[in-house]
Amino acid sequence: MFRLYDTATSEVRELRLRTPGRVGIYLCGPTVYGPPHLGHGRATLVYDILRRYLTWSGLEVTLVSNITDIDDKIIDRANREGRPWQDITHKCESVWFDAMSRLNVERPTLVPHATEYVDQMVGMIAELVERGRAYATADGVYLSVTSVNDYGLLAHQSLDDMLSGGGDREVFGAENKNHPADFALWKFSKPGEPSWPSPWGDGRPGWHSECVVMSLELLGDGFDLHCGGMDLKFPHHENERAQAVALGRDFARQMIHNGFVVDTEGEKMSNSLGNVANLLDLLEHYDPRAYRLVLLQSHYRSPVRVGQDNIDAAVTTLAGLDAFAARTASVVVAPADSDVIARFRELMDDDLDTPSATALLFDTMRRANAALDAGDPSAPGLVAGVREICTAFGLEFKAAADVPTEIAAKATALDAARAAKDFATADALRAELQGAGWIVETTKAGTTVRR
RNA sequence: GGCGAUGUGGCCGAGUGGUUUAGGCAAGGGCCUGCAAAGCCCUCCACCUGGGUUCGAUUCCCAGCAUCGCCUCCA
Repeated sequence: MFRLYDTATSEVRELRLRTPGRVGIYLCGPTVYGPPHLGHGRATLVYDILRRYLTWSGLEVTLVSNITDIDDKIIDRANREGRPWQDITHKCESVWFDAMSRLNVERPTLVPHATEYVDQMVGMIAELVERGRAYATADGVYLSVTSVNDYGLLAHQSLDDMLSGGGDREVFGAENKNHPADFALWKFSKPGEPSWPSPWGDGRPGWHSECVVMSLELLGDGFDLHCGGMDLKFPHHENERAQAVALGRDFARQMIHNGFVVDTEGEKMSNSLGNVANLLDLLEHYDPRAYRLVLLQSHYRSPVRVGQDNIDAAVTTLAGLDAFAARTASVVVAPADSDVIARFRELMDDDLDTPSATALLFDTMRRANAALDAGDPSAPGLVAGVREICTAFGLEFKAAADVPTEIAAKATALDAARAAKDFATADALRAELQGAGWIVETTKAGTTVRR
């Protein structure tokens, strides 16, 4: 029984699938107007791990993740830089998927673009207007939040409480709205801005109607799971849900949210604060697997601090994993230890307890090493257990690099020198290999080198 | 003002009403090794503060302190 925390009810509960054996997941994808930051990386990694685990456990997973390629921020940037907005969206999308592939994040099953669904969005908005749930003003079309009786379900706050205090931010379209919390479904365009025709006037989509239209169309009503970052819980996801509810349709059966990435001072990292911690920098300077490992070692709902220290620690840990992979490359394929697998499932099924599952991974690795040292017959099963867990995690071993013949020859020479007890030559050869960037490991079976 | 999260050993980071420890990194000791590397074993026994419940609380309750987030366009 697979259980996940449900944002709406604030409890961990069973994910009841619409169709047994199949799971449809919608992940709120990026708005393509800038380079991906660490928060984007966390969300995609968390849900990549979720997806891989569900797939590994035998479910047929359909993951839909959108690209929002029309948005005010895209227009702002296009104006600021004096270039076509498509230039920005195309470039950013390619940077995005390039970064994701470096993170070893599998491409979603479907990647719909907002601009491909504008007609459907207009259709949906028309229906909302028809049903009396939305209305046009001088600057756009708005959804009437008071017509959605459980508005605030995800925010865990009533409409009145939301409005009661705080919020010195500007309220969009305040002067024309029936209720201050009503939100834009359609925004009329100013001259020169990208626009699409609509019955109310040329304009562009407002509050993420694309997610509603695309999730319901591609996954169907009452799809299994909707996910995204904590910061999208309200108002983004609240508003998506409100649109579906106002349409009289079933939205996601369950909605989950991953925690923030915080900086060294413990503050949230995001674009709006201006302290963008670029994911591309991280990928450039560190083994991309390190970020995945750091996230695996903390729970997906907890805030995670990404700093030099824990990334460095993860890199060191990965070295151990790679050493294990190299050591066990020739271990015969065997069925994975059933206790390890059972325990792994138990942990992962409990709201994706990757920290405990990661502890299990290291424990299994240690036991496998000990079994190999002792020549114990349990070794192959434990090794297979490690491999299984890593597969479900999307954690890859560094592939053994092809060893050039002259390097292999030096390793052979090193062994010959050792056999002849010519340790000066052996040490010199080892230093030479290490100087060239090779990791040299000498065992009873001989010397192996790898990158 | 409303809602919510977090506070753990040298560092990161889980978890639990008590008995034997999360795990990773770092440090120290040992085994293995010609010496290393890799690996294995051992050590380092923490839980913001003040109350309360309890035979017993880091874990539950209350209060406080601190840090952080959301409350209209940020994953």
